[in-house]
Amino acid sequence: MTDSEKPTLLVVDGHSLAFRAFYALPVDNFTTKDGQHTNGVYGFLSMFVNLLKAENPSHVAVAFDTSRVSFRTREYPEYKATRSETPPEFSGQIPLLQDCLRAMQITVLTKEDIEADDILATLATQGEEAGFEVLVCSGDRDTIQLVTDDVTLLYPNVQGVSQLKRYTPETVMERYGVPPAQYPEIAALVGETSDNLPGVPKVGEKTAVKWLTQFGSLDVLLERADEIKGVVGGNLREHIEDVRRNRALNRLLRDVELPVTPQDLVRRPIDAQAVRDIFARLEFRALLPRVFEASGTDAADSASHDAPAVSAPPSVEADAVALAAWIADAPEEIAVTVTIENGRPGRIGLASLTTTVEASWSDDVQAALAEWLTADAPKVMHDAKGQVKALQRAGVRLGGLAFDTLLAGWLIRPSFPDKTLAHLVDRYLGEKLPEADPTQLVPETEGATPGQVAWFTLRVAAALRESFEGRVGEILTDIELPTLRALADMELAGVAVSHEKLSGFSAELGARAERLAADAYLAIDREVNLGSPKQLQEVLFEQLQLPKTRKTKTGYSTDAAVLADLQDSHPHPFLDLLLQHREATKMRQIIESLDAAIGSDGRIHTTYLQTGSQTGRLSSTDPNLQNIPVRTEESRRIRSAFEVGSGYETLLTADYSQIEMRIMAHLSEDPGLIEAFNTGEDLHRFVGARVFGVTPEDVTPAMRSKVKAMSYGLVYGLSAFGLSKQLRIDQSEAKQLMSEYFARFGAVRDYLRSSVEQARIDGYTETIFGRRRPFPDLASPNRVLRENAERAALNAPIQGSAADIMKIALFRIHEEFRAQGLASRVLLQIHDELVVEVAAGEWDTAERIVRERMGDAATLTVPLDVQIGRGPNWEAAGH
DNA sequence: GAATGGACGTA
DNA sequence: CGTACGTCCATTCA
Repeated sequence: MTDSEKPTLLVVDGHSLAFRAFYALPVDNFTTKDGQHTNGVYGFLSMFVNLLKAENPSHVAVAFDTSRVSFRTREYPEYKATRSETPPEFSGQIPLLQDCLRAMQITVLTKEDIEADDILATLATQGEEAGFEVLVCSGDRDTIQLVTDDVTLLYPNVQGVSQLKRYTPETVMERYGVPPAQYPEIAALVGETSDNLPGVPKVGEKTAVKWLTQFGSLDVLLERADEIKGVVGGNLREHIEDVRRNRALNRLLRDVELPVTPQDLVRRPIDAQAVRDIFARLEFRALLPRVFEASGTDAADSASHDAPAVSAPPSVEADAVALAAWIADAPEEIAVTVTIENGRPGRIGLASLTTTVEASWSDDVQAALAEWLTADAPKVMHDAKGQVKALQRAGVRLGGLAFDTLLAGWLIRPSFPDKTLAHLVDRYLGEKLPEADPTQLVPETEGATPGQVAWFTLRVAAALRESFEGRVGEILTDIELPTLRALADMELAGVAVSHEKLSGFSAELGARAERLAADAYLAIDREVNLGSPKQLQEVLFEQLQLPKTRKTKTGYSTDAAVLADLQDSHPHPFLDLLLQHREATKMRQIIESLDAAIGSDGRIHTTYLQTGSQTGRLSSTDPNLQNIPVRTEESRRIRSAFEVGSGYETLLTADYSQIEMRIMAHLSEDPGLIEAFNTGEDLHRFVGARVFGVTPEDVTPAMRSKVKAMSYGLVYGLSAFGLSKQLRIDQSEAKQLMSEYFARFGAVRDYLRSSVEQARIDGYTETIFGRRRPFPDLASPNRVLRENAERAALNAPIQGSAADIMKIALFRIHEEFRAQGLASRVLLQIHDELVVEVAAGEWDTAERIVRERMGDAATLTVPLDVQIGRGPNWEAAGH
């Protein structure tokens, strides 16, 4: 057998190499935007893929220490005792590295009480016996003892881990003058400072080698120690026990019991999706293709790991009659998939657990299915909203929506960005949804047909139901599914927007922006791109020599807050012109994109992403109608372009006032806060009076705005620092304000503290209605990560409960409008506000329904206050 | 052309 | 060193 035919086993000490990478790579360049450090993970993986590529091993394993203690520290407590504490920035990276390796389908080995190098030694020994060519990669010199004709050590150079030196018996001999097996004897004599193992004083490598050559072995040397002359001889005799101990400790275990044999470590194809997921999380980009290349996987290949090939029932093409017959025979619950072509149904697939049918949409098919589709007969779908809309356009109003796998998957894991059915099939069934390769004109692999998609959907739904915990299933049934129906109708309805108003305003703003730009150029004697942060930095910090501001990843910030600060400390006409220019161009952009979004019906149809947030809120895209400007006088002109549509009489806006603070009062049961809401007094005036110890009438605007900022800040986990910055007051004054506040409203602080504590214990937060959000980072050793999680965990139950309440109000209003046969309809939801289009003669009824359903959406210890406005356009109807 | 970061609009 | 989003632009990278 030639060497090239011999299988190659690569075993790596993950801990020691990642640790070297940790110190070799600057942490600044390897931190995710969340604050997770990744330098150790990156450095290790970079070295590791180079190794895979260069050596192309057939079998691989990576071993890790489980902790700082092992059988060695038990036998000799001083062992490694002088090592400084492992930095938490490093230890936090180990689980991430292990996740990466598992995604790459690399076996990760750890064993309680055993060091990684012992695992390496065991595998090397077993591998050698089994006829492997073994490569050991470790940063610990003790592994030199493993080197034989069949075992090569790859040892990192002093700097970092990019260069590995190969140790064979020859190179060890050359470098140390003894065969590899004897290296530990040198080490025992010399000692190892980093392990806190003193050797014989004044004895270095040279002397050790000389003695060993002379006596043949350590044992003989120690027996005949009295033959050594001089001071070193005395030292040796004095430290003979140290040497024996060193030798005992640096002997690696070759018989550790492991759950695998070398043969089990055969390389498997990487789990491409898992690698993509975790690399995305760690923000590794350049590394991705390298990993794919080193593992012989095409990066474009979306193939998941070797999931069992579960074949869906064959797709059965049916006609209208056959479809009707299939439904008549089908079990109670059926999954439905409607493909959408130009907003209308293309094909429809139906599935039970055992059979599927499908057909292209036609009048006949519609006639055959309409009654069943409309009825309450339960249906399971994935991402139903778009399909509901398509059916609606065809004139079929879907009924009986019983489960949506998209919503369910999101409720279980609201943080996960990949919400495709394929991902759910992988995660919950461990199977692979057949997908046509989108990069190929003539795909080699057939995608799943609508009937098969429905079949997978049905099975995923069953698995998701099993995964529901707590009241999450009720959130789906009682809140999300009814909300979906309302959203579909809102999107279909759209909102009328006046192109004339928008275009006039846009031209005005364009001209203004040009003037401001020209003035700005004059102020600095040159023309720059005012939209380029890079060029602005040049102007501000080099040309104008203004003091450097808050650091960003690429330089120094030029955002509005920073510019306002600069204007205070170093007034310059350019600063104000720049701010005004930004505002004018921003407004114009918004107007332009709104204008472009007006459809042929004169209305804008946004899309609500029901799974678009981690808290339970909706988000809105194409265009986003939840961030239409409102704060400045100017920007309100944009809102005036949102008008009541033809056939309708007026717009109605309804918003919850201070809903988050009311939820805070409810959850904290703070008597002061509850009283504030029950007296009907202006909240901030009431709180201000308590905090500053004056009567409500004597609360000045300055006092009111301070407690207002404080109250809102509470909901977000604001610090004294943040409060002082926002209010532009001293930190000491902010601190004082906070302590006065909490002295009067102590239950609020107690609640906030205990809710984060509870989340740390449970691993998730919960809204009043039982919506959950996991927070694994509350246990993170990384302070930035942990504190970010703490603030988010503080906010999630409050923001999430508000979202729940608004959803309940929304779908109930929607349902009641329909039940009462009103033409009036809800158009928009902006978190705590609804915009309703009211038909002639329906104002009183509509207003009552909106007020009542928003008011009684939840029963809290404080009332839910609803403000209602009326007008021909959004601006006029607002307040 | 795709991906990223900065800036900024809303609740 | 304040939560939750989406969009635009300039810039960088492949």
